[in-house]
Amino acid sequence: MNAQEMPTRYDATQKESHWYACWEEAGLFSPDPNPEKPRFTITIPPPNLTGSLHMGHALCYPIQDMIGRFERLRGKSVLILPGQDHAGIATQTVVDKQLRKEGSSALQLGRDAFIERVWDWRRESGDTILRQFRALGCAFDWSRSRFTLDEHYADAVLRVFIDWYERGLIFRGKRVVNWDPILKTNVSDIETERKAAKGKLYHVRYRFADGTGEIIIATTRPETILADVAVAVHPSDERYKDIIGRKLIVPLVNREVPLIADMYPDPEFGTGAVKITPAHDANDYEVGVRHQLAMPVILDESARINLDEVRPVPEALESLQGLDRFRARDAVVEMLEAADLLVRTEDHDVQLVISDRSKEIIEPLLSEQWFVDQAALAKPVIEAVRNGEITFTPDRYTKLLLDWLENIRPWNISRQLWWGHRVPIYTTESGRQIAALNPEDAARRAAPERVISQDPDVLDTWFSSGLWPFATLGWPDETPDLQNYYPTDVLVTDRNIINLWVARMLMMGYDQAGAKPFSHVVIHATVLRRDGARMSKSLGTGIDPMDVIEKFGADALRWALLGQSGQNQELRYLEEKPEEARNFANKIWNATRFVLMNVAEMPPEPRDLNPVDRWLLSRLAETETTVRTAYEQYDPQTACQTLYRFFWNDLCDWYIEVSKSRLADESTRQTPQWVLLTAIEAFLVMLHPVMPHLTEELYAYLPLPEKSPFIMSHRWPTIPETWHDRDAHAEIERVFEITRALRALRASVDLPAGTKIPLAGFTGELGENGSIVSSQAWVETLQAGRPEGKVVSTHAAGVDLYILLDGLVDVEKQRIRIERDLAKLADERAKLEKRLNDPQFVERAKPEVIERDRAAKAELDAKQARLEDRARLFSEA
RNA sequence: GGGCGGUUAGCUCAGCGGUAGAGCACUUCGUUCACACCGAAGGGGUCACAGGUUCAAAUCCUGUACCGCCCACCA
Repeated sequence: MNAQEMPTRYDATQKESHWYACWEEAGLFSPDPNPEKPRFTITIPPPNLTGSLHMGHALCYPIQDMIGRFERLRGKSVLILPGQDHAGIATQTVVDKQLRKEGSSALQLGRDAFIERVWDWRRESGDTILRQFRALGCAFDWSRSRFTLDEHYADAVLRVFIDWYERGLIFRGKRVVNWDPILKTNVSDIETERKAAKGKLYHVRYRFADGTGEIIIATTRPETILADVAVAVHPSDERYKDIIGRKLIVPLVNREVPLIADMYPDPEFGTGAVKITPAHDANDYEVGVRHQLAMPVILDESARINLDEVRPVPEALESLQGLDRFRARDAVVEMLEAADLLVRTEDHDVQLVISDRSKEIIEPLLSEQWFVDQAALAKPVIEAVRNGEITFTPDRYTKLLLDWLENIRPWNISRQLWWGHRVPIYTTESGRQIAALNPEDAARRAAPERVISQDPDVLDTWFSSGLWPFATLGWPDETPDLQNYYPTDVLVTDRNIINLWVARMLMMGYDQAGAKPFSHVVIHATVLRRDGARMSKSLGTGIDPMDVIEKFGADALRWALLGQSGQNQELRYLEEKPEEARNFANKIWNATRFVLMNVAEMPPEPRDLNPVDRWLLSRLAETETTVRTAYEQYDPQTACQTLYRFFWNDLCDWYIEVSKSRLADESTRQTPQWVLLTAIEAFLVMLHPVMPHLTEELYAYLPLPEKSPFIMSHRWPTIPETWHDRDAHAEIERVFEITRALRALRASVDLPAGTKIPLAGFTGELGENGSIVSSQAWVETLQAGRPEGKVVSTHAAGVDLYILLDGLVDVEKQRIRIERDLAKLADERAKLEKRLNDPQFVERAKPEVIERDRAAKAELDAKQARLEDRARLFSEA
C-alpha cells in the first residue's frame, strides 16, 4: 500500500490483532537465542485463575511489556514469562458457588471429585485473562507459560516444604488464627479487611471466690466468658497490686480463675482489668502462653457454641450448646442481667475483621496449623536490601519491606481447603510424621511401618507463588532456562503484596535458588476512578479495559495509563484519556502519511542542513536522551510526555509546516525528506514500547533502505554527537518566538490566521530566517525597517515587529484591550522594580539573576512605550 | 497509636530554590492542498493553611487541617 491509499484515519482495532499475530508467528515473543546478547528476564505476577482483566492489570502488564520492548530494542535477549496462579481460596470459592447453583456442593462431591471439577473449570475458562493480555499487546513468551499446579511446579513446592520441615523451619503449632466460619478455613491477614462498626462494651462483675468483693471487667464479647481462664491486670496498677494471685469466679460458669499480672492490660482503659480467653483472642493467647493457662475452645468450625471443652458447666448454660456466636452473645447478656452480674452496657466503636471472600466476620480461633519460622529466612534478604542489592521504584517502598522483615512473625501456611498443594506430611501407624514428595515416597520412608494418612490441609497460595521466579524456569532441575534466565531482572507489582509476595520470593530465592530472584522491584500505582474511589467489580464501578480496547485500541489504553504513571501511588482513570490517546495516534498516522506523500524513497544523507533541520535534529537528540533515561528509570509518564511534545509541538507544528515550501520544490526537497524520515523512524522506535501496534504499522510503510523485519526487533536509535547543536537550537527557537509574537500581534488587531497581510516590517537581527517568520505568520512581504503609515508593533527576542494597518479596525475593542494590557504590565513592572530596588537583592543574588531581571525590566519599559503609541494611534483614528 | 503518600488553572496532573506549566474543558477566529480525532490566538491559579530559613520559597524546615493508603494487640 502506498501513501495515497492510506485512509485519513487510523483504524487501530483492525491493525492490532494483525500485528500481534505477525510477531507471534515470527517468534519474537521468545528470547533471541544469540548467546552474545545480554539477557533480560521478567516473570510476570501470575494472575489468579478466577481473574478477569481489570484496569489494574491494564497498567501492570503493559508496564512490563514496555520495559521488555525497550530492553529488546536496546539489543537484549528478552524473556517475559507468563502464567497463572491456582489461587486456592479464591478459586475454590468460585467453583463451590457454581456447584451450589446446581444444587450440589463441594462437600457432597467429595475431595477428589471436587478437585477434578476445578480442573474441568480451569480447562474451560481458565486462561481468559491470558488471552486478554494478548489484546493488550503484551509480548510474553506463551510457549513458557506456567501454572502453579503444573506437575513439575507442584513438585518444587513440596521439595521446599520438605527441606524446611527437615531443617526445622516448618513446625506445627496451636495459634489463634483468622477463622472464616463460612469457608471453614483460616485465612491470611491479607484476605481480611477491617471495618469500623458500632458495638457494645459490657461491664461485668467478677466476684472473688472468698466472697470479699468483686472486680468489674469490660468486654465486647461476653459470650467468650465461657472460655475464660484468668483475669489480668498490669503489675504496676496500684488498685490491684496487693490482690494479685487471688481467685475470682467467672460469672455464669462459676469456674475459679486466678487474677494474674501481665504487661498486656492498659491501666487507663476501663477498670484496668481484662478477662483472659486464650482460645478466642490473639492477645489473650499470648497472655495464656506466658502464664501457661488452659486454652479451652468454645466455638466449633461454624462458630457455634460447643461446650465440650469446658464441661461440666451449670445446667442453665447447656441451652447455649449449638447456638450461633451472636445469638449466644444475646443469650449470655440476658443471663448476666438476670443474675445481676451485668453492671452496665455502653456504646463502643469496634474494629470488625471481615473475610474478603465470604464477607463473614472473622472469628479468632485457636487451632492447630503449620507454620514457617521466617526469622532466619529474612536475614539474607534484610542484608541484601540494606546493601542495595535489591532496589525499589519508588524508593520509599524499601522501608515498607524492611520494617516488615525486621519484625517478622511465623507464617501460617496451612489452609483448610482442597484446591492447592496438599501438605506433604504423612502419619504412620505409630503416629510418626514423615515429610515426603508423594505417597510412594512416604511409604518408602515409613518402611517397615505403614502410612495411614496424609495431612488434609493445603498450603497457602503465597507459599507456592513465592517460588515463581525460579520454579517457572525449571528449578530444582538445573535446566538451561534456569541457568540462562535466573536471576531475573525486574519485578513489577502492586504495593499491597510487597510483604506477602515480594518478601516471600526474596526469602525463597535466597534460601532455595541460592540467589536473589530479581534485582529491582517496580511498584505501580493503583488505578482509581476520577473521584478517587476504587474500581470495584462487585459495586459495578469498574471500567472494562476490553471495552476501551474495542473502542480506541490497546495502544490508546496503554498510552492513557502509562502516560499517567509516574511515582504516584494513585492513578485516576479518566474516560477522555484513551480518546486523547487515540487522537494522538491519529496525529502520528497523518503526519507520517503526509511525509510518505512527499517522500518516495530515502534520499542520501544531506551535507547542507539548514538551521531548522539542525534544530529538529537537536530536539530529536534531546528527546532521545530524556526518553531513554525515563525508560531506564521506569518512568513512563516522562517518556510519554517527552515523546508527545516532540512529535506534536516540534515535528508537526513547526518542522513540517516550515518544510512544506521546500518539499514542494524539487531542487530543495531532499534535505527535509531525509530529516523527516530520519526523525519519524527514530520517533516510532522510541514510541514502540508504549504504542507497539501503531508504530509497527507505520514502520512497515517507511521507504527505508535498510529495514528490520519488524520495528519490534529494531535497534534503539543512535544519535550522532553533532545533532546536539545548541546554536541551531537557540537560533531557531528565537525565530519561532518572533513568529509567535507576530501571529499574536495580528490576532490582537483581529486579522484572522491564514489571511495574508500585505506588509509587515521588523527592526533587529533576523539573519536568513525572515522567510520562516513571513510564511509561518502569513505575511506577504516582510521588509526590514518600520513601514510608513499607521502601524501597530510588538517585540520579541530582540526584534521589533510592525504591521501596517490597512483598512478598518474596531477602535473601541482595541482601546479596551490596550487598557487591560497596560494595567497588567504595571503590575509586573511594580513587582520587578521592588526587587531591583532592594539593596539586599542586588548585593546577594546571583549576577545572572539580576541581569535577567534588568533585561525583563527594560523589555517591560519598551512594551509600555509601544502600547502607549498604539493607544495614541487609535485615539487619533 | 505508628508510618507513608497527596493537597498547584473547571478536571487530571507535571514542576520541587530564581518572573507559575501541560493535556482536556472554556472563549474568539479559521473549508491555509497530512490531520476538524485539525490549526491559530486567548481567558483562567494569593501553588491547602500558619510559622520559620533565605536577597529570593509552589519548591527547604516546623506545625495544623483535610483526603487516601499501609501497619498495629486496646479488652
